[in-house]
Amino acid sequence: MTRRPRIRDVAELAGVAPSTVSVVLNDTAGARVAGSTRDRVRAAAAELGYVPNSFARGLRTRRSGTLAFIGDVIATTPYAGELIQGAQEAAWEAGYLLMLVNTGGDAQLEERAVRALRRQQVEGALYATMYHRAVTLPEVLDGLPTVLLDARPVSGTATFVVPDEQAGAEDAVEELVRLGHRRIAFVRDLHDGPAVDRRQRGYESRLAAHGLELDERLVVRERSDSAGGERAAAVLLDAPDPPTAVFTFNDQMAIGVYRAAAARGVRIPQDLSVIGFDDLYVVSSELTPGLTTMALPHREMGRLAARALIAELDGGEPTGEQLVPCPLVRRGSAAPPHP
Amino acid sequence: MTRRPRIRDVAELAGVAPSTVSVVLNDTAGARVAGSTRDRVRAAAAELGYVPNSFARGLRTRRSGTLAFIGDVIATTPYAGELIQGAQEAAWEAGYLLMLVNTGGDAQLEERAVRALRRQQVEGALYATMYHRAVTLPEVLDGLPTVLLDARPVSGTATFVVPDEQAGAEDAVEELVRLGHRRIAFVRDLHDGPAVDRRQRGYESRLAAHGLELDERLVVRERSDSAGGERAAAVLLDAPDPPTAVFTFNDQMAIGVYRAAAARGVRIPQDLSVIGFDDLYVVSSELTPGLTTMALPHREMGRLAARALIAELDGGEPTGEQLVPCPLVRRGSAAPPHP
DNA sequence: CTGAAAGCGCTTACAG
DNA sequence: CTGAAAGCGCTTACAG
Repeated sequence: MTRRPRIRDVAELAGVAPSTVSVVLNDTAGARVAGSTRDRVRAAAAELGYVPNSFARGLRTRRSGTLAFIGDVIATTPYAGELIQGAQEAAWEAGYLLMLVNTGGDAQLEERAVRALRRQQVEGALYATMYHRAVTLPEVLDGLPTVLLDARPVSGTATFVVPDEQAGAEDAVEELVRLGHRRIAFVRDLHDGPAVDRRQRGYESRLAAHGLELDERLVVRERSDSAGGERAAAVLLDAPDPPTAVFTFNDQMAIGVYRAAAARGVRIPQDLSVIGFDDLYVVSSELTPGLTTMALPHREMGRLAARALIAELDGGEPTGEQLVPCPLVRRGSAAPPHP
Repeated sequence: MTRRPRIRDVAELAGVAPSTVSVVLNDTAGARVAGSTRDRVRAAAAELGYVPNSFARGLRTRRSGTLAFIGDVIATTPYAGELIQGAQEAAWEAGYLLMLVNTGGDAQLEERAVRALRRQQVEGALYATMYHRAVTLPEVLDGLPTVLLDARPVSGTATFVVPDEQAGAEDAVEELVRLGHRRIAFVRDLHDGPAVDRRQRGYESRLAAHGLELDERLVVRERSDSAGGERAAAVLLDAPDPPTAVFTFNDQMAIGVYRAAAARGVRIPQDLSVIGFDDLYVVSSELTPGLTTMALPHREMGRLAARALIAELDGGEPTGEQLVPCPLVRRGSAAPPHP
């Protein structure tokens, strides 16, 4: 393997000094180089297949052109890929490359990883969690511009990008009310958390906005998987005054609602409307009927977070909470109730 | 923001020369430094929170400690995250960091991305596609050690890591035969391809191994989505001599088989056994009954590819095709046929 | 309009 | 056992 050409090789071939090559190839502002010289330099660079060495350049300029993506669990959910892809795309568009690290939620590993990333001179970091929750940034990140992704800081003024859970829930309820529903249930997770709290707030506020009374019996807490959704739906459907529509905390719970409905001969959407949350890959589209749901905009969140980080690197101030809308995806599980 | 400490700062604090600091911190082999000196150096480094600059180091050593992960479509499938995560983990274990780039299958963008990665001095590349297919490596990659991931090279001797499709299919058929099935259908994709070809070969060879005749009517070609699976199953179930078991090309087709069976009052697994392929996130576990399927070992593939690449960087020869086993995940859709 | 020189922060033979 | 010096490949004031 022959050695890669250096700037000096290009300079010699073009018959100029290395500094001139640098100025030409970087289009350095304010530098005056004759057009003919520029052409010769560019031709020489192309001929040699010259690729500048970012290390040498970074050593002088103190810029690496790289950003860190630090995730607690990169895979395990189909969302992670979208988050990463969105961030990568926006980084690329701004001329940055992404360095990826997965900490598995291990604090020790995380510290070593951040150290390694800082050695590599990353200019900033995206700190991502795989579902919306509150986190404390590790100390090693101090002094490195950082934007949180799908996570909110326990304290501090850092920029963080999260789904607009409340507006999403409001839109789901709005859709159901618009279709004519008045008894709308909310099937939610057992535990509190940033996502479920805001979704419930959206559910309640939208009901109130329409002058609909909040019936506590229509809010059921269960485990946020399909079995939990099935149990919750069973309670609701077997009650004396069942709801005509169910809004679920996530799509997996909606799967359970489908099962409970099928077991009782309750048809979706004729007898019961269902709206989920997340737009879980394949699942929501493969249910019969397709599940109407609020999409979690992971790709868009990744893009926004990278852009916000780059804006800070360019001298901008942290912008605090950045809410990303969750679009309604209509598929067929929500329809007008029986007359 | 105060400047990061340099090696000179550590040297001054410890009262030694920078070269001594380097030798101590890198545990340079064959260097003799007094224990007390070592302790002083380490203490000074810790006190200052010294993190060596990889650029300066890389400029001298010509090693960056980074690997490229080049993907055609990073997200869009839940598998991508697993592939990336596996690669990242194995890279990390060997002291490498991963730089990520998504080309969206755009050749021009790919070329620019590879150039950017080479500028960043990546030592090698993982070239990943999001499903098993044959690819031609772009020219810009010439001279950079590269391992293909979930892809096979159209030509050349590069190392590539792919699922053992044929063995997976054989194991699926083996499981069905073991349960007592004799009429086993294969529902496959319309088009040929590395994955489907090998799965069919496995299906046929395993039947033959058990002395079972291949009935062409039991091999149905359809679009590889749930609607296609449903149509294929309809044909099979409505035939005069329907199969007692169906092996599908992927899990989405299996969803369709479930639907066709339900529509006909055919119970799974009592009346019909089904085995899928892929172990698609959530889908396979959320079907009722849970889908027995062959898992695509993406995480493991990512790990293997990164390890193979690192082995080449360490002077090893390319190893050609690396097959990764697809484990059988038993969930409940395969059972003995009616007596 | 172009070139010579210094320096970014390390590592590595080499001297002593 | 430890230090001085050169050099990795760039960029950037500065001279001319």
